[in-house]
Amino acid sequence: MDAFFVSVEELFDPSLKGKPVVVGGRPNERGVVSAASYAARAFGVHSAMPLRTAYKLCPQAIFVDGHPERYRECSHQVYDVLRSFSPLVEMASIDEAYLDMTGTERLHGPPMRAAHKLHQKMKDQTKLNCSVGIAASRLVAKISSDQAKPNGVLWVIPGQEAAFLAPLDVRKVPGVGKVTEKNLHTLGIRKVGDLALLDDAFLEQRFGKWGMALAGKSRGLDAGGWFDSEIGAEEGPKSISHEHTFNEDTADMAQIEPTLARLCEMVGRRLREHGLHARTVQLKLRYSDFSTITRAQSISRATQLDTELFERIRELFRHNWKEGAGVRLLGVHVSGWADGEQQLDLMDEGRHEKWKQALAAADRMRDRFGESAVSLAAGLRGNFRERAHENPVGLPGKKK
DNA sequence: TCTGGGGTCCTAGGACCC
DNA sequence: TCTGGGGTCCTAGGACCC
Repeated sequence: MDAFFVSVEELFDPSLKGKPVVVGGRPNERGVVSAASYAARAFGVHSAMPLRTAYKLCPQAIFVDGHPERYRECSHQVYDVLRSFSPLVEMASIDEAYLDMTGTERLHGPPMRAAHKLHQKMKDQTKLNCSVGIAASRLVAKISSDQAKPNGVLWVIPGQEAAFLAPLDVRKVPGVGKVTEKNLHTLGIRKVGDLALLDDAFLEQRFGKWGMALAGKSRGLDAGGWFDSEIGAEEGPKSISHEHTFNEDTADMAQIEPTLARLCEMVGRRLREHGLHARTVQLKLRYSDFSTITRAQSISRATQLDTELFERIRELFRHNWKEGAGVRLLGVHVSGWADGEQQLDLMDEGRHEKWKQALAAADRMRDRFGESAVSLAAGLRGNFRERAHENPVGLPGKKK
C-alpha cells in the first residue's frame, strides 16, 4: 500500500489530502515518524525520523497521532480484496502482502492484466492506492513493487531479474540496512550488480548465512534464503512484547513499578487471547544515555498470568537496575511457548485458579469498556496521566 | 537528528548432557 | 588427567523490517 497510514488518515479527514502530513505524534513528543505524506517527504521528512527533526524540516506539516485500530481494519479490507484474486495470500505486514498467482491465468488473464484489475479493485473497494510488483520470486516482486511506487505496476519478466537488479543500490535489497550498506560500501560495492561479481564463499565469510543467498539473488537466482518459503503459511506469533518510553526519564519507583505492571498486563492479555503460555520472560531497560540492556529468565512453569509475569519482571528489574539511574524505556517480552499448563502442587492450585478467573473477568471488562477499564497497575498508585492518549479512539473513555 | 513500538532472524558464548 | 565431538538450551546483543 502507498503511504498507508497517511492514506488511511486522509479517509477519516479528507482535508489532509495533498498537504504535508506526519503520522506518529506531536512534534514536541518523544517519538519518530511512522509515515509521511508525499508532500511532507518533499521537505526531507521520512519514516523513522525523530518527530522533533521532522518539525524542524517542515514546521507547517500537520502532525497526527497514529490509529492502529484504523490501520488494522483497513488492512483486513485489503486482505479481502487480495483473497478475491488468489487463495494463496500472505500478509507480510499490515500494509504489504504476497500473492501466489500460479494457475489463475484463466480467471485473471496474463500478469499485467491481472495486476491492473487488482489495482482498480483495490481502489474501488478500499479507496486506497497500492503498487504491484510482479515477478517469479518474492524478493524480486517486492523490490519491483517498491520501484513501482507510487500507484504503479511493474513486471520483471522471467530471465530479466539480474538486469533489473544490477543498477539498483544495494540498500534496495531487503535485509541490507544501514550497517550492511556501510560495510559493502567500504568494499567498494554500491550496486546490486557489483555484488553479483563477487565470490559466494567470500560473501558468506564476510556477511554470514545470508551472504550466500544475497549473492545468488543478485544474479536473479532463486536458491536459498528466507524468501523462498511457500506463500500463505499461517503461523502464530513467536514472541509477544510491549514497551513504553517515558516522556521524561524517571528513577521514581512510584512510576516505574506501575509501568512494569501495566506492561505485564498487556502482555498477559495477549497471551490469553492467543491461548499461549510463555516459558521465557525478558525485561528491557533503557537508560537516559540510551544504553539498553535486556535480562531474561526462563521459568520451569510456563505462564499466561499477569501476576506471575510481574513477579519475575519486578525481580529482574530490582537485580539489574543501576539504582537511581534515569530510566528512559521499560519493556516486557515473552517467548518460548510451552504446550500447556503443567501440574501445580496443591498449595499453588487454589491461588492460581483464583487469579485465572479474576483475569478472565478483567479481560471481559476490557472487551466491553476499553483497555483502561481495569488494572492491576492502578492499584500500585502510579501516575498514568501521560498514558492517557493510549486509550484507543472509538472506545469509551476511562471507566471507574 | 536526540533517537517509537512490535516483531523476526542471526550470532556467539557458556552450561550441560551423552 | 592438559582435554573430543555432537547436540540442546539459555542468555545477551544486534541488524533489520514496517
